[in-house]
This record gives sequence, C-alpha cells and structure tokens, in this order.
Amino acid sequence: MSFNASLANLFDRMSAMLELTGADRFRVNAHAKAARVIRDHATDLEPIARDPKALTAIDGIGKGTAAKIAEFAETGSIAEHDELAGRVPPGVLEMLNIPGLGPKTVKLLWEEKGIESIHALKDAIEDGSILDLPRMGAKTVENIKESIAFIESSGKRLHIGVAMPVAEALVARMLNTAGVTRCAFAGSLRRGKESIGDIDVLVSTTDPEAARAAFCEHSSVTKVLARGEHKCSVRLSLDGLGGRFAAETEAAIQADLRLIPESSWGAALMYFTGSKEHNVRLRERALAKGMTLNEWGLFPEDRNDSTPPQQRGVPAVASETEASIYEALGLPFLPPTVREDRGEFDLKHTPRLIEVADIKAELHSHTVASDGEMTIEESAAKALERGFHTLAITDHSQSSAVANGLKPERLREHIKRVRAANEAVDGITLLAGSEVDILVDGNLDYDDDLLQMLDILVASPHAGLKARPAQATKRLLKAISHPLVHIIGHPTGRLIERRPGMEPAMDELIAAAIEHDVALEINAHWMRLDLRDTHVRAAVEAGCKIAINCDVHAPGDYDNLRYGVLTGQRGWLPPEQCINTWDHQKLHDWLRSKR
DNA sequence: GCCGTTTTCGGCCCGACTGTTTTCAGTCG
Repeated sequence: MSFNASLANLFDRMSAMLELTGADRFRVNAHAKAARVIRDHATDLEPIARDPKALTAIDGIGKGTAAKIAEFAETGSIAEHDELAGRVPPGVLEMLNIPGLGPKTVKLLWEEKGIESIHALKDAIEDGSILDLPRMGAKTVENIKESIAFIESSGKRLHIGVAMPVAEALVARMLNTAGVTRCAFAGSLRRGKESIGDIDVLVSTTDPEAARAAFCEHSSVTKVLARGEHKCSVRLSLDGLGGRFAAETEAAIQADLRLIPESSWGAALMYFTGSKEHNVRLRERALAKGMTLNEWGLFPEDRNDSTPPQQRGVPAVASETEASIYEALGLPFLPPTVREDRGEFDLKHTPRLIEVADIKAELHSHTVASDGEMTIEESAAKALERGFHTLAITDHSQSSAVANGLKPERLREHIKRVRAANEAVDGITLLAGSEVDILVDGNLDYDDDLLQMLDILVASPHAGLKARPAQATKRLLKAISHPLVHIIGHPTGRLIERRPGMEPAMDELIAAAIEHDVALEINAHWMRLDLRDTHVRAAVEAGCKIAINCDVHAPGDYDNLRYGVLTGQRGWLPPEQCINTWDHQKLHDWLRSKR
C-alpha cells in the first residue's frame, strides 16, 4: 500500500477510536478530515513528510497532524494510534461498518455488554441479552440483524457502471408515475464517483402518495427501511431491474427517494448531490455572509430563532436552481463532478470540463483477432455511429496469451487487414495499432522494427501488477521514454474493488510523460477507470496529455465513454488537453510526430 | 485538531426519520 493510503487508513482508524473512547468530537472530525485529504492528495507525501511547512500548507493538516506524518515516515507507526489500538479491540471498530449502528451504540455494546466483535454481537442478539440495553427494543434488534446479513452477503459499494443504469431506470419509472413533475438522481452517482454506496432520487410531485408507492412497492424492493413524508428508503435487489448484471445478481443496493417542493428543487439537488465536505464548506460560507443554507434553500440567518426558516415562512434568498444559490454565495456555478472540497471554492469561473460530445476518436480497441467480439468493420460502424473521425485498432501483443495476443507474423498480417479496411470504409480513419504489453522489466513486447510499422502504439501493463512501487515506477518510466509510444494504457492496472494494481510515483510518471510527449490514458471501462480522478487532476495541473479510451472489446463498450469522461471531469480535465477531442489533422499530425 | 475578508481564541453545518420514548437520542447523508 502506498504511503498516503497507509497513512490515511491510520488516521481513519484514529478518528474512529477517538470517537469510541469519548474524545472531543471536533478532534474526531479533524482526524477524519486529515485522513481524507491525505488519501485524496495526488502526490506522494513521503518526500515532504519531514517538512512541516509544506505539510501544513495543505488544507486540513495542521501542526499536530504534520508531526504525526513525520513520525510515521520516521518509524512506520504513530504512537497515538498504537496507544488507542491497545484500548479499542479491532472487532469493535468493525461493528461501525454495520448500517444503522453508530459510535454511540457500538460504545454502549462494548462498555456495557463487553461485546467486542460482530460475532459476539450476533450471540447477544440470539440469546436476547442485548435487549437489556437502554433504547434497545425488538425492532432495533431486528434491524441490526438484517444489517449484519446485508453486509455479510453484499453491502459493498457498487461500480458506477452497475449503479448508473439502475438509477436511470428508477428515474424513468418515477417520471412515468402520475403527478411527478421533476425527477433526477443526485449523490455520488451525479458526481461521477467510481463506486456508489447508495442511489439518491429526487422527485417533485403533485401526488406524493403515488410517488411513495411507485418507489416502495416495486418488485425489486426487498426491504423498506423508511417511509416518511419527505423521505423513503429501500433496499433493492439488482436482478429485479433488467437482469443485465449477471455477475452482480447477488448484489443489493440501498436507494433513497426524496420528495421535494418545486420551489426548493435547486437547494435540494445541491444538498443531496454533496459531497458532504462540499456542503459543509457551502454552509460555512453562507453563515459568513449572514445566511443559512439547508435543503430547502438559502435564507437570511436569524440567530434569535431556532425554528428552521422555511417553517417560519421566511422567503428564501435563493432556492429554485443550484446556479442561483452559488451566485448568492458569491461563487461561480460548480459542476457536480468537482464538488469534493478539493480546491473548487477558489475557482473564479465555471470551468469548461470535458464532455462526451467533445470526444472524436477511440484510440484503444480490440477485434476478433485477439479477444474482442467485433470485426474491424463492425467496430468501425459503431465508432461511426458515435460520430468519431478516427478509430485505432489495437489488439493485444504476443505476451497476452490468454487474450490471444498476436505473434509478430500475425500482427504483420493484421496491419495489412486494417489498412485494407481503412480503404474500404468511408467516413472514418482506421489506424493500425497495438496494445503492447509493458513487460515486467519495462521493455515492450515487440521489436522496434515491428513497432515502427504501427500508426499508433498503446503500451499497457497487464502482468506483474503486484510489483513494489519503486519497481513499478521504473518499469513504467522505461515504457514512457520509449520513442515510439503514444499512450500508456490503464497505467496502474487496478480493478476497482477487486485488485489494487500498481502504485507508481505518479508525479514522476507525469513529468516523464510531459518530457517524452506521451499521453496517459483514462481507461473508461467502469471496472478500471485508470487513471483515477486524483491522478488525472495531478496530470492536468502539470500539463500532461490525457487520452480517454473505451478499450473496446464488445459493441456496448463504446457506451462506457461517459464513465471515462466523468473521471476526466473529476480531474478538472479541459477538452483541449485530451487528445481524443482533437480534430483529425491535429491528432494525426501528433501521432506521426512520433514516427 | 484546525483555522482566520470581524477572530491567534473560540468557534467548528443542518434537517429528516426511526424507535424508543412521553420529549428525544442516535444515525444518516
């Protein structure tokens, strides 16, 4: 695990353990925030770990945290963490993962009943001894029991590519319900995060009961967690929603419905889109301007009245649109994908971020020659449908044996076939390329004289993904410096929630990519999204070229483009910095410049 | 523990819902 990730995990654990031992809640929050900014930080903190000035320049890191980071760099541990870990059993921390169980209850279970693990908790539920605790009734116990079953069966975060179609189906269903005038999803899905904890759906309606019924009584609902006036919460099984997710049929997800008056639509959309951290900063900003912000709107602040302003009939300063609220707070409109409290409040104008419509070329695709499902011509037809001017055919190289990688002789024939297809197909340029393995030693999988024949070269790591960071960096730097390489494909090789991939020094890769005029890829497949958002942000700030590719294997893969674009947006990627947006002339001039 | 366009001390976001209560604590987002 990287320095930043290890450190962030320690701070997360410290935050939880402080809470469980009754520490001041602001100290608890400060540790949680430190964990977040450390995890989100795009460059490795180890080189500056002994430089308190550089560390405290990062928002959320003060003197105390800087000292702990230095201690971790020096000794590999943090004394405060170890001291806390000596007092809080690991199983107690684990209980915090049970939905509906928070720190107060876990503390109570631990201190009053000596329950120190989920296993012991199950025993206490079975023998009924848990009922002795205050505020612990039959219904609460039943909910805890179901929550444990939920996290033990699935309960994991879902890939954006799985959650998005479910959310779109939900929105379509609600829009088809009598009385519904507006409907949209919000939450981390709208922010384009790579994985999703739950789905938030907002509706405005003239018939609230019909909306509640449409939401809570659908056949895919396995449990109704809440059904209130303004909010319903359900657990869904995914196989009830179209059966498109064969591998995910075990999966379940929570979905929340919020009933919103039209007049508060913007405030609610903003509130439920988050992120939580972004919202906190917005509300602080509102207070500083003598106003208060909630999901009903932005209101004048009245310190003398604790009744929420919307209940007193106070007219809102702004509430109907997100843009009007940002404006009233003296901010430009901030697109959902940048709302992470990662510096967006310093923006003077709404950034022009990349959009799906900007993409004009797919530069990473596979055909039946290796492990794809389509012929060259079939893939070209799909690319044409999207209005692309260029499609690069980049089948696997020889070392990718399981993917039917091409031996040198087959590649030579394949190049001829692509060139012939390019002559035959109108309206699009087909490039003869290859996705060449970056071998464990950093060398490429074909000889240079063969590579020289290719119009485009995507170099990607496929094996040896457990290499240590230093080794991974060396390997990738060698590939980047190869003069024939255009693009580094899925640079870390990670699979979201499945395989961590490599953790190279991303700042070094970015610097080398700029020096050697190489583009780093955002692989748009929702299982990869590699580069990830924070890496993109670092690359964008450094001025590195980015490619967004679908890594096409099947017809539907072209539809993954939007996930790559969302990841680009989360990295603040402007269209001109992404080579897939360039017009034909500019793109092909650049490709030829490396031949 | 962090932070400063009123502050280097004294603050630190806001409301809905559930389950257990009989006025509210805990959790969530």
